[in-house]
Amino acid sequence: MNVILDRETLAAEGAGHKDELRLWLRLLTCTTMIEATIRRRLRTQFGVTLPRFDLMAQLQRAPAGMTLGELSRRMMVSNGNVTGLIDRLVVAGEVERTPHPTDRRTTTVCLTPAGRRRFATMAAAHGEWVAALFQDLPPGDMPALMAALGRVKRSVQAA
Amino acid sequence: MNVILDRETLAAEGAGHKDELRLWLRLLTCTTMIEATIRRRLRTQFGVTLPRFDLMAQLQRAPAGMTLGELSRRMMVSNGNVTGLIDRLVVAGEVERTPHPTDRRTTTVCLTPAGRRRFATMAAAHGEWVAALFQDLPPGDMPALMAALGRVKRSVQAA
DNA sequence: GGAAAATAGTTTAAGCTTGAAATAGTTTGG
DNA sequence: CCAAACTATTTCAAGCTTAAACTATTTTCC
Repeated sequence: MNVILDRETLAAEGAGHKDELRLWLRLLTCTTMIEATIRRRLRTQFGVTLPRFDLMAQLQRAPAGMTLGELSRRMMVSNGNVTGLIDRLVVAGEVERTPHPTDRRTTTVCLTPAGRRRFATMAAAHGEWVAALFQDLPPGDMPALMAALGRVKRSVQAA
Repeated sequence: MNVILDRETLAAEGAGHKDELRLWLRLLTCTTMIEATIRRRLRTQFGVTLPRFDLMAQLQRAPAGMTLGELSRRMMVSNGNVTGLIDRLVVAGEVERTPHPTDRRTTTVCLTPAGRRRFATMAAAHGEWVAALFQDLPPGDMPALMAALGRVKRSVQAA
């Protein structure tokens, strides 16, 4: 049974890329698990969704604000997605839109003072959670992983 | 300016977890980039969404079929999500529901012959794509990455 | 100057996703 | 036996996400 299944799988997947597929699936599993944990805690402890937190994190690093297009590029999501997220965050009082002084196509968004305060609280907890998730990782693994993932990133970008 | 920002960021994030956060963000970036590529190609070349492909991949490895609950656990998504995906895949003729012989709460789903054929074609291409995305990764990196990500996985599960 | 190309953002329809509540069926312990 | 606890799935409302089409504005370049 297993032999037959393995043969089928092998044939279906092209027979030569098992290691790459396994690596990709493991990468995906790690990310999914961490993401689920953070999403759940952001919701239960702060009543905020992960996309909103991610967007606020981008804005927090840009005190002068950022255009929607720049947000979309940095968050690697579509334009329309950012429009909707900002709409909801404006309603929630976390961010505000400012028209660009010279380019009338452009809007800049930045955190409101309340949004900035709220984000600071969440970010502190978030940092603790992430550190805790990695706490059983041998210390030597971190730099090696960073470097190897850097090479993965470049390989993907090249392809 | 940068000095001030760095101090703020440090304070906001709890000052001690920079490396863990960076590792997490890099992991997320790699996953997002690969996922976006695969999603786009599945759509343009096969007219299928990534969640549907993922679900079919699970079923392909279970020739006797699988319950919705098992699908939900393996795919790490909610029950309701699986219900909806299966509904759409049934309409598309890719999978079929079978009532469980003894337990009337349970439904088993499996690929139709057409779904199985279609998945085989897509899986072959998918394997090539993934291998190509990793092709610039030094060969020695793969086993080390697999192992390190395995330790990440265990660390996250422990937390 | 002005047409064409490029850029910024919004809108739309379809599908995905979640968490919680609801429905239905099975198992368990008294 | 049978009520309580548990399990499997569905439904629902809200929000997220995408790709594509659209509007408005700015830039390019002839």
